[in-house]
Amino acid sequence: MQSRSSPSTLEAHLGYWLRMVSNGVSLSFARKVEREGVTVAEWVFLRALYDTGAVAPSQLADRMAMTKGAISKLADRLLEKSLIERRANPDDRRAHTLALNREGRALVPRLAALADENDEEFFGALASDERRRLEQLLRKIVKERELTGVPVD
Amino acid sequence: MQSRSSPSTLEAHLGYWLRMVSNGVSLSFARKVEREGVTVAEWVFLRALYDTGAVAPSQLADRMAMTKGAISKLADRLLEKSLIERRANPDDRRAHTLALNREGRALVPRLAALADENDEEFFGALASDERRRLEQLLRKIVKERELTGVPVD
DNA sequence: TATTGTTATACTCTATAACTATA
DNA sequence: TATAGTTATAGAGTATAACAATA
Repeated sequence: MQSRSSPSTLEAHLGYWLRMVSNGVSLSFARKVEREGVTVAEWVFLRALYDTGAVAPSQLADRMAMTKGAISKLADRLLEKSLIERRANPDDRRAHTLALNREGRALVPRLAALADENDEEFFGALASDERRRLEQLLRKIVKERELTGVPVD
Repeated sequence: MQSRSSPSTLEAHLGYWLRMVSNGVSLSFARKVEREGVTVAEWVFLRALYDTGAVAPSQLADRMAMTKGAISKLADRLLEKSLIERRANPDDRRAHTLALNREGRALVPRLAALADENDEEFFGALASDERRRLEQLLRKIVKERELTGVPVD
């Protein structure tokens, strides 16, 4: 009679450790940006708009690997918070564009500083060659697995 | 007149790459366990019960770093799916215990196999010394930052 | 007919707090 | 009063699909 092996533990998986650290980093960052009145998803959205300038929701959806519906909902919240503007396109009246307003543009550098601070808090424990190594390993997986889109959660 | 520096990009942060890979791993795993009718959070819950045997919800809440309410809700879903049992404690009638039933116990090894498979898909791209290095770096951050609890999302 | 974007619906995860039963 | 657990509520994120307007 053969003995059965135990099912592998949670800790046996690299994915487990990855999720543990990633959740810690994201939760800590979420608390920081909350002080500026936004969520992590909103930070990603605002940072994207900062680079693109006025852009169609559908393009943002592609860029952020989100559905149009999700973009709409995020845009609604940021409009309510008066951080972005939604404009009609006179050439194609189906099309809209989204863009940062003055307040939104002023907020992005403050949020970026919080992101810098958060990264330093978590990865400051690593030596600079360790940080490079970690980034290299993560980028390798992103490349191999063709991971795409901006992670927001 | 001094030029202002641009706000740091998303990609400039290790947290960004971590979240990108972690989300990819978790999403892929979520799709796998969905075929067995459970979510990632439910897998974590079931795997914990497999080790503990019958256990109080409050103990599980501690162990999984979740609130009692969250545990209750998860337990409700797993009861509906007939994977666990909820029993009253005759000594203290406030107290309950949760335990896997036969079906739940049979499911855990199948889910563990999916976790193995998923880990292999993502980290198989790395050489074994790279995998060890990645785990070591992640564990170092967990230790330094005293990250705790089982990540479920 | 196809496309753009919004809206409706639904589900998971999370947290807080009110509540019930018991001690 | 304190504790164990459940339930209610709410918000964020996600996805699907129905929908209106326009092309």
